[in-house]
Amino acid sequence: MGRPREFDTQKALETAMSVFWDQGYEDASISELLTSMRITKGSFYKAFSDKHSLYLAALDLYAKNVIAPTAQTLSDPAGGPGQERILNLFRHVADAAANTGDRQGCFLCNAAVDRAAQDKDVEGRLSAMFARLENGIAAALRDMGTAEEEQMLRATARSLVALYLGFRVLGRAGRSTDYADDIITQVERILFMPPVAEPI
Amino acid sequence: MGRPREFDTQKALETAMSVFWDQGYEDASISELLTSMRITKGSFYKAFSDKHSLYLAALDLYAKNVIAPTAQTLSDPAGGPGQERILNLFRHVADAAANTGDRQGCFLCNAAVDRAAQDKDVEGRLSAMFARLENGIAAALRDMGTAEEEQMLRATARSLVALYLGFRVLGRAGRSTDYADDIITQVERILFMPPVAEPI
DNA sequence: TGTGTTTTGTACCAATCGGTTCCGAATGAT
DNA sequence: ATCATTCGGAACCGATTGGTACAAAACACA
Repeated sequence: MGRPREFDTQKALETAMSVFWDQGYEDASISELLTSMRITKGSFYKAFSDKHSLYLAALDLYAKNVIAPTAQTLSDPAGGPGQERILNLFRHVADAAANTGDRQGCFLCNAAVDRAAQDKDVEGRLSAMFARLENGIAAALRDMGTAEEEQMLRATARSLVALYLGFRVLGRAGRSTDYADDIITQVERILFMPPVAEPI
Repeated sequence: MGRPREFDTQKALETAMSVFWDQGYEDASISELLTSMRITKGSFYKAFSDKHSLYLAALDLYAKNVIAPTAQTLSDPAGGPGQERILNLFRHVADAAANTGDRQGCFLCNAAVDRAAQDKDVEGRLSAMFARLENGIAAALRDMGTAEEEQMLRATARSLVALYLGFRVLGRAGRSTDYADDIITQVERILFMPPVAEPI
């Protein structure tokens, strides 16, 4: 069956994901990827076809290793009350910001800005990830049992997704430590908000 | 005093801004910029020094032509009640989404993801723009006269900035039409929220 | 009509881009 | 041990990257 591969494909892909995550698609050159992945061109093109395929594979890995577990944690009642599960999502970012500065941001968010508008393959994968996050948050909201109508619950879930993305954008810009407390306060307000006070 | 310039520097810069806005920094090549700006290399390097300087100039132009007026509109009581001014910010994006799809997103947001982490010059300019938006929203909130403490008002303003950025990220990913109604609903809830219901 | 100054367009540059080709090395199956 | 197969690494590819050099062109002023 021929010579066996000398490197760990999965590890190499994880490294590639990290490089794309840091630098974006265009900014991450093949030679830079090769250096980080510790392989040479022959191995690279044999194992990953080309740069674009590698990027899509990195997105799929992110969906599997980051988004899916996050959505799972949000949906799982074992993680505490719905409010806590959602708050933990934001607290997790706040902690990352406090420790590392969160300059890497969120790969989903970075890819959306970087490639989604120019690449349908990317766009499709990102839409799926947004939906998974939204569904996870919606599940957590539902578990709060505040008897909201499904439609309002959906609106809240989607807004929390947007708020989360904005938080990560600010992190990328180096401002998440400044914003962390205020955003978490706001998430608390949203979560513990009374059922709807209609204006005017 | 020598041969006069044959092109409008300001118009050319506006075009360059649009290209950077669409494509990001790395993806916008010099030759693509030259074609759009309708000038040749000689003129380009004479007038704008180099690509990096042009990008910073484009950011400054965005701050002047987009961010400053937006912040002004948010701050100006002539624009109606504070709530309406803030809602109009989001409605404006929703309209753009409905009409064009908003695939361009927001240059401030795109630049944050694209360059802020790797370029201190960019980071500084973006921070200033975030602050201007935040201050504009804070002014509008203050005008609502709901007698919130300044600290809570600041938290709300910052969260609305984050929500706005997330909205634009979703636009870039082609999902703002789906999210628009829900996000605007959420903004209304935030704005008309009773003063703070403390949990537990 | 010079003369000096600036802009413009083109030719050119080294460096890098993503990608292919090809061969020796290394392996598992027979 | 042989053989088919695969891998690893380097040489090489044309295209494109951002940027420079320079001469012709176009103006203001004398």
